[in-house]
Amino acid sequence: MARPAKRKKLSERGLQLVARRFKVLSEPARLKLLMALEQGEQHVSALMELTGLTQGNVSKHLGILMEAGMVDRRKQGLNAFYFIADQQILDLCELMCAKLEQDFSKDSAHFR
Amino acid sequence: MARPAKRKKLSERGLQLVARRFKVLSEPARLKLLMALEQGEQHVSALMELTGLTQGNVSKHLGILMEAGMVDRRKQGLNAFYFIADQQILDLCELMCAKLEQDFSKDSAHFR
DNA sequence: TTACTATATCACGATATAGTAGTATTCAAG
DNA sequence: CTTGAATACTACTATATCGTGATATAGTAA
Repeated sequence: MARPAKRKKLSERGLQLVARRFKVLSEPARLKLLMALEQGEQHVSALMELTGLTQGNVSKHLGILMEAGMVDRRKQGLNAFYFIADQQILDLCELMCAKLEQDFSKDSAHFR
Repeated sequence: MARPAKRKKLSERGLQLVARRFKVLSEPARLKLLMALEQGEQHVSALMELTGLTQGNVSKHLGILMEAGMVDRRKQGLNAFYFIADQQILDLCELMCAKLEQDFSKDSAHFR
């Protein structure tokens, strides 16, 4: 009984919504932004520096992250300070990352 | 101290790999297939019935899931039985789903 | 107002991927 | 060996989205 958990059935619409969320995380640029925000809020120019992305690109991806409710922003004068709105998102990324590592170590074991 | 966890920095390549995994989960058709496989292995024709997808489409998406190591297959005669290779993937989906629900209920609370 | 800065948005070319239709392959039965 | 069934693969079209460059907007300062 390794997996007794009960899972709910998702409707077509539910699947679509879940898929859409995963898609937001399926872009290296956005993951990079999330990681840059991990230590605290940053304004756009700082994020450009931290990520190496262009201004328009940063702004666009932040917009996508914000629409997904993953980040939020606080405006102050000319600056816009973005911050992670939902720490659980980071947990998801970490989980995925851990799984990747585990898979790799499993595969590499075949050569030892 | 709500979040004392230490997170490793990911290289550009690492980000790319994580993003790629999320992308595999960012397609309703693939999520549907994973859910259909939740209760046990299924052969392709059964998956066509369960998901309503066409044969070529099912085969293609299963290929993508397999390449990502999320499902695996066992051949028996003419049939190919696919099964979930990594239960942790389902946990990820469930987490995302739970987060969605939570966000929705939070938003809808503003109207009560 | 005018000028400057930070950010957002728009338009566009390039690329990627979903779905489909048709074809190829593989196995089993006769 | 031939036929039929289950699955995989290939070629194609349509759509979506990334990155970029140009422009628009909003706040600040002189």
